[in-house]
Amino acid sequence: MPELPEVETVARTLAPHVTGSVITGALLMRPSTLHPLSLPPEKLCGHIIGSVGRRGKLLLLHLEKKGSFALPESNVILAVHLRMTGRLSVLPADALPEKHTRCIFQLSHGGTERKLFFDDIRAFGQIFAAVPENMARWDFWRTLGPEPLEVEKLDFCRRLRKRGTSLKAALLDQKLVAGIGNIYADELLFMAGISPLRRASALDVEECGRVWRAMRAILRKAIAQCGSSIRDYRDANGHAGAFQNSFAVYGRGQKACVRCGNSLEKIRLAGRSTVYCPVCQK
DNA sequence: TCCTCCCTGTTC
DNA sequence: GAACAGGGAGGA
Repeated sequence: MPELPEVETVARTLAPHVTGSVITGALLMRPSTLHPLSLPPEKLCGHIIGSVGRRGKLLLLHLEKKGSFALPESNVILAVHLRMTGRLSVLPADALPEKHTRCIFQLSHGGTERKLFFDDIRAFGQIFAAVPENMARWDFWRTLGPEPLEVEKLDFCRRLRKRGTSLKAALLDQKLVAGIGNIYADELLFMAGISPLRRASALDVEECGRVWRAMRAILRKAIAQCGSSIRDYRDANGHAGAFQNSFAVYGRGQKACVRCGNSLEKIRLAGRSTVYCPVCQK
């Protein structure tokens, strides 16, 4: 379940291992891992990994190919969606694929050969590569909302109040803002003191502001703690995050509210398990 | 706008 | 051997 803080942590921990490396080979173990509109992985050979970034829950490798006498320069964006159980790691050149390995890139840097592994138990993860001007062919990319840590309060409030859905469903929709998943939606709504069941369009300006502030506070705190590790999530060095120790509501159904002591409610909302405090969140 | 499905491992 | 975890696509 990597969400924004986890993907940010993966990007930061992966960058020092791969930046400056040349992709010298690519092996796709499971065809469905590659988006049908993506460039095939072998087309990425010869590209240098210039930088590692993130957009919403997408990990981005910015690839560059220097122009030669006959060929122009070409940049490519390689986007990886880890979904629930995707994991990236850089391993020695002799590492072999395992049961859940979906894609392997061979890397070369200053005479050192290594491999970038994309493993994914549940096989929901996806890879999409394209030149920047073709990224918009990918609907998910084109419709992605603004970054939650960059969106202005007024813009966020305007977008949120257009939604006729529950607040929880609105926050999970990547078109509203990009990067929030089930964990951080529940946590930020608890901090904001607003019920996940409320119609987004029924929030007043002050309440929208509380959601906006809580969203920023929770995401920043989670990034500072390198994300949350419930089961599978690890950063690019195999390390777990620590924010799971700070959960106020996620995974705490029927337990006592940390603020008022009453029992937390666990319901199903927007197709997801949802935990909230009926007393503190109105 | 909401529900089901995809996928696999873990837990009950 | 069923329930559950869940992001996003696609259909009702």
